[in-house]
Formats: sequence, C-alpha cells, structure tokens
Amino acid sequence: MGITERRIREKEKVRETIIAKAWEMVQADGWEALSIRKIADAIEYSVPVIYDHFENKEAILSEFAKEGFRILSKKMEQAKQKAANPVEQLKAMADAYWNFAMKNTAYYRLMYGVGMQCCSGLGKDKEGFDDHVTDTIRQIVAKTKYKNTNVCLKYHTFWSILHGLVSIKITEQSRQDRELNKLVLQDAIEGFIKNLK
Amino acid sequence: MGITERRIREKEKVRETIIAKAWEMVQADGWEALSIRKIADAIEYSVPVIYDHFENKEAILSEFAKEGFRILSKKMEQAKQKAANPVEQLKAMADAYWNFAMKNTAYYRLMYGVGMQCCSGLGKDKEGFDDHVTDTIRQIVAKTKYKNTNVCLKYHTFWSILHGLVSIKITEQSRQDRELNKLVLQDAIEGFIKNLK
DNA sequence: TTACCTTTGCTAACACTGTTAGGAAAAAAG
DNA sequence: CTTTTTTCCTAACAGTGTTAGCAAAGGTAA
Repeated sequence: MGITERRIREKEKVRETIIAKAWEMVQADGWEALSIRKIADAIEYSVPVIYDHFENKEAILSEFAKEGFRILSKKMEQAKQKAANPVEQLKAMADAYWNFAMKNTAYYRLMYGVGMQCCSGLGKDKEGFDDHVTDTIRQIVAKTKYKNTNVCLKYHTFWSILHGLVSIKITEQSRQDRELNKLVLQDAIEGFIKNLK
Repeated sequence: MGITERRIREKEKVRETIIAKAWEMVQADGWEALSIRKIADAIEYSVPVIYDHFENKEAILSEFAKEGFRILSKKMEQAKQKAANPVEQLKAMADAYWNFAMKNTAYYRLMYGVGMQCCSGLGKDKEGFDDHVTDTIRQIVAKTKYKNTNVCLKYHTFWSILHGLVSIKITEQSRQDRELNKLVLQDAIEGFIKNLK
C-alpha cells in the first residue's frame, strides 16, 4: 500500500515548492509583492491548489515569520554560548539580534510586521528568544546589590531598544551610514547595562 | 471676476472633504482599509475626481503623516517649555512622545510606516522634532566633563528607544498591561540619561 | 474489463483594489 | 446663440484574494 504514501510525499513536495517560490518572491521584493496568482504561476499549478495547502495568503507569510523567529532564536543562543560572562553575553546577543535583522530584513519585516496588518499573535512565536535574554539579565542583576530589580521590565527595555534601532534602520534605509548605527547600538546597550548595576 | 475665485474655493472644499472622509476611515479602521472607491462614495463624487486633487492614494496618506509629525512636534515643544531643567525636559519630551503615540495610533502607524510599504522619504518630515531633542541633549552634555560626546549619536539612541517601545506596544496591543509599558519607558529613559553623564 | 468512487486540479466567477482614457454635460466666454 | 473651456462621469484595464462547481484522472471492487 505504498500508493497513499507516495501521494502524501508528492503533496508535501508541492507544499514545499509553494514555500520555496513564495520565499523567493518575498526575499526579492518584500512581502507586499507576494501574490497567490504569481505563486501559482511559478509552481505551474492553478490558483486553488495553493488553498489545498494553506488556508490563505497570511498563513504562508506567517510560516516565514515563524521560521524567522526560529533562526533568530538560534543565532542568539549561539552568540550567548560563545561569550564568557553575563555582561558579554548580553552584548553578544544584542549584536546577534542586530546582525540577524540587517542580513535578513525580509524575515525581520515579516516577524515584527514592519509593514503588516495582521500581527495576529505573532508575539507568541518568539519562543526561546525571551528566555535567553531574561536569564542573562537575571544573572547580571544577581551580582548587584539591587536584588529585587524587575527582570521582566528590564527585558522589555532591552528588546525595545533593539527593536527601535532595527526598525528605524530598516525604514530609513540608505540615508544613515552603517558606522553610526553600529555605534548607536553599542551606546544604547552600554547605557542599558550601566542602568542594571 | 469673483467667479474663478468661487471655483477655487469650491475645489478647495472638495479637497478638504476628501481629507476629512479619508481621515475618518483611517482613524476607524487603519490606513489599510482606506480605498479610493470608498472615499468617492463618501464624498458623493466619482472616483476620478479624487485624482484631480491627489496624485494617488499614497499622497493622501502622506498628507496625514505630515500632519502627524506637525502635531507630535508641537506636543514635544510644549512639553519642553513646561519643564524646568534639561533633564526634566528630556523626560517630559519622552513622555509627550509616548502619550502622542498611544492617543494617536492611527497617526503613528502612518508616520513610521508601522505597516507601510512606501516610507518615501518620510523621515524628511520630522521637522523640528530632532532639533528639540538634540538641543536638550547638548545642554545636558555641556554640564558634564565629557564635552565631546557625540550628540547626534545620543539623539539617535533616544529616538530608537522611544520608537522601539511604541512600535512594540502598538503591534502587541492588549497582551501587556499599561503599567508595565509606562515603567519600561521610564526605565529606558533613566538609563539613557545616566549614560549621558 | 467494466463500473464505481474518490481524489485531484482546473475553469470561471465574485467582489474587491488603484488608476486612467475618453466622452458627455454643464458653465463660461465670445 | 454659438463656441470653447472646465468639470465630472462611465467604463475600462490590470491587478488582487478567495471559492463554487465541474471535469478528468487514479485507484478499487465486481
């Protein structure tokens, strides 16, 4: 009875082709340019076939958003492991966040809805990201005399600084030079760490 | 020859009606929901009339974005004038920025393209906003021993913190409680100021 | 092999979107 | 009362996401 298995494999292959071609488009021209009809054209199937694999257009896009969060989370974990002490870990993670966003603007724009109407619970997909950061912050705080610092609050501050920097950089594009942005990042994170102690 | 004058007045009135009705829609359902056809319906004119007043849909939206920057700039100036010393001024301006964004999310989303594909030189419309902040930062720095602090860099950091906070808050909507967000703002700005000295 | 049934994938439509060409009607000028 | 100009509309073009309904192909059982 390998027939149904082959069928399932073939169907899965179509699904993967949809994802692949859709991602090509998103990466090339941004998520705004993604169109069901264009995908259908690229995969050489008719339009309704896509709806056999995805509920709607947004479902395809949120697939990419999830993937983005997975990659970011992994990058930050790696950065954390390479650094020796908590302070360095926090700096490394900020750097990883920044580098990810700069090298994968298509992902980032999707993840944080920098130009997205849905944002239907995308925050839920952050998975892991917050744990890495909160853990590190907790360790830094533990070494200071202010033991009852609100770690959750600090985490939000950390995240806000990063996201603000990145989204301004992405929206403003050229105009600003790369050097300044790197400096702003370092400056902001340094200020954040000083305020922890 | 008051005829042409009346004509101009009438035309101007139509333009204002377009803006008014369009703004109603944007405020009610976000800029995504704005449609030329819906405007035409609301103003009781046919579709092409709108194109006699605006080059395209984006031109209407960027009109609102400009207006938003004007309002924000005024709010920050007022906040600055009420505060006594530079440090308090900076805090007041951060507060004004936050309050503006929370009370006028429709404007903010338009201004910073939180869900915008265009962002065609919208940064240019910041007018005034940066001057207020850089001036205040300069004054604070002048009182410290680190006279050659890069004010431009500090301004970017300040802005990034604010924008990050606001855009996360706007995108995440409910989930977080209002109190925490206010605290994050205060925490971040406090850290920023500490790092100036 | 034939009859049946299920799965697959298509055409074509619906209801929208922004934008524009071209012509009709109204207003002003001669 | 004509002629010219301005105003404004109809209708089309080229797209968009989404879905109903049908035809053809594939596998199953008699």
